[in-house]
Amino acid sequence: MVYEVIVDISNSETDKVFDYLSPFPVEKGERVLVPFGRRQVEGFVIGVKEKSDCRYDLKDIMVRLDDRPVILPEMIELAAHMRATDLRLIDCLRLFVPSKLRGGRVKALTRNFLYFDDSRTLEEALGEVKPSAKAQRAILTELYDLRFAPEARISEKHSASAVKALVEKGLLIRKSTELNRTPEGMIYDGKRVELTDGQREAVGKIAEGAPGTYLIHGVTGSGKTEIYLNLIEKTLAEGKTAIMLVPEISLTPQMLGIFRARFGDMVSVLHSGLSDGERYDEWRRLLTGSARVALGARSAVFAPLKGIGVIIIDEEHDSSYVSENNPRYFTSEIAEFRRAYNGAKLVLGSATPSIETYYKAVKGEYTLITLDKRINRMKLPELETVDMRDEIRAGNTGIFSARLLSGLEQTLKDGNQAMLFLNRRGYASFLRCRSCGFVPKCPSCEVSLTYHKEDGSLRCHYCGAKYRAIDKCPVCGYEDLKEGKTGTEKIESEIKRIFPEARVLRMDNDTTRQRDSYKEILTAFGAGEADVLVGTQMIAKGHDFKNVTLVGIVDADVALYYSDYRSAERTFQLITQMAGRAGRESKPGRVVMQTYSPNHYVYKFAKNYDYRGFFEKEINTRELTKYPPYSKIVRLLVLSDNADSARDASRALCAEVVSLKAKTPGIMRVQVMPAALKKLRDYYRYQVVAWIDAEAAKEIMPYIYAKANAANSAKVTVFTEVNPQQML
DNA sequence: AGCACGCCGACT
DNA sequence: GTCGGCGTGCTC
Repeated sequence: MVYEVIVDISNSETDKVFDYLSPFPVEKGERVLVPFGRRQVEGFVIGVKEKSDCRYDLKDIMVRLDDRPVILPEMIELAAHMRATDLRLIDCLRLFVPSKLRGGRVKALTRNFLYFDDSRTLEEALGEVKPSAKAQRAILTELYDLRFAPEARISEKHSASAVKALVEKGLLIRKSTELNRTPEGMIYDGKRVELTDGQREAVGKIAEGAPGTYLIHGVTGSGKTEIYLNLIEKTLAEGKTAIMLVPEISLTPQMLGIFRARFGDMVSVLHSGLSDGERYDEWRRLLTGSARVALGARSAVFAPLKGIGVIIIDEEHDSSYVSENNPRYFTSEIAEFRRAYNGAKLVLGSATPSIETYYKAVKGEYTLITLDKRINRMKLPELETVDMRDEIRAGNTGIFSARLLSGLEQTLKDGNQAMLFLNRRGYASFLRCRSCGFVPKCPSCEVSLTYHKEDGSLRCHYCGAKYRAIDKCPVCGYEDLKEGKTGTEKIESEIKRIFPEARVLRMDNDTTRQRDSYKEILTAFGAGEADVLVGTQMIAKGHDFKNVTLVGIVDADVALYYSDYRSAERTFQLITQMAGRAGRESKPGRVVMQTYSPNHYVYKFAKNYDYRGFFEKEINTRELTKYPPYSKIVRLLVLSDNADSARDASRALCAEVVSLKAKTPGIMRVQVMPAALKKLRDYYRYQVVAWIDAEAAKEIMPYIYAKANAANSAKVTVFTEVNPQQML
């Protein structure tokens, strides 16, 4: 037999099949050690065949590294499928196994157990040891009762030499058993709640429906989680397995607790907080079939499960489902591949589906299920738009409108809680000399530095560089510096200034630097240890605080400033999410939304929770401007440490794509320009953007990738992105 | 990615 | 004279 091996080296030159022989049988999907050139490397067997057409003398596989294949046949096909999108096969395979498994840095935790040999009675066994061997007799008696026990415990309690003697006499059997380092979850009671009519209908429609993709569009609080739990339950009952994906941040202890309570050991949790050992064990429980539900963030879509019946992606629109760095992948595309492979169902859930997803549902490609009632008939909070230009006209130049201030005052007086949302961290977005106009910029990125008053620093929010803050202009010495746009730090200090008695917590990238601190902040706020929570979008994601009666969206326009085609969509999603945080249980809530462009359509629809209306308007715009879903946007980002090289290479690349355009009608438009962020970490950035017909993309993309790869050189690097989340 | 071979500068 | 710089070429 000839084995096709992909070596574990992340390099395009070595990312191809190498044929090997083997003195022992090896299965497809196994991890092996092979001689490679003058050294030895790990690799994955991705195929087995009769003979090789390679003209070399084939070498032998040295050893099998695991006791079973670690990559399922399905995943080998998936890797081949992903490779079509320009990824290296080995980089895909690496996604499928815990990173510490490679290089043998984690192993199963094994412990020896001692078993009493059942072929004899206790009397017979005791008859075979001398009456004087007290330790041995005690061990035999104890193990006869227990049937088996950890060797370490017995050795410690009695004597290691007595254990050894008994094993040698064959009176005890020593077996090595794998233990799990499975993390303990919070214990929740797993009581089943009565489904509402809407929930029951949704479960039925999906459970009895044909294999395919279902979109549950359900308002906040419509009880989507309970639907998921029921679907997974039914799937397990059919003997199939399930994957449940949640956005990174919402993998809260509550969510874990609910799943543990409902499915016990059947659930394997895959998230960033696990130790390497725990991660390996959780993954291995899925591989061996001892767990059949994978719960986790986006990478759990690669869970080593066979016979998948349902894959659920909660908060489908969330941007954490798109992996930022290589290998870049779209979780929904991977899920769709696995769904099709297994003839399973894919369930997408969201209160604000992405435009592209909802479009597919409207077209009938996905089955749409709408839940427009909240489970406890709670009304959605009222959304009030405040025109900040009116505030300025009325002489209020502060951050807060009169409406928001009086709302805060009332909330504090009633002993309730408020959340203030602003998607901009730091104190002020820049400092500018009022005399000469000097603005401190990042030398590596050419963007203005953000002022952080807390630690007196000026920071670049793009490369992370940190400089000492200035108190006077370093150019002209003038001491009056204008502060740029307000950030969360300033909100916090303003609240403290205006309401000195209020207890304020702030949650943003700066206050959640260390692991678990975000959990601490949320727990503290949930426990009522603060009156006001100020934060960036990380406070918008599904946490239920029952005493929050006021939500302030301090500057709703932030996302609109980044003028890419998704900005209106992002704004709508954020507003809806934030609004969902106000008014739970018995307390009605209100939402005050401050904007300088109250006439923008996004606010009109958001105010009435009119997703459908927003969708109709937005999809119209997309059709007119030929943005997704009516096209695929391909961005070729050209980087170089030399500005001229970047510019020249991007122009040359553009010309190449234009020549492709002449040959195929699928390329609708091509542009070359400096990227919105002209320089980042000392690299100059230009981009070639192509609008490609959505239907023709599959066929055209290989040519684009080829052009992009050909443009790579010692001087410039080209990155290809399809439908980028942000065009910075 | 590594690890070799290979052809030119500053040291004992 | 030799130790060592990193260019570039190959790995079943």
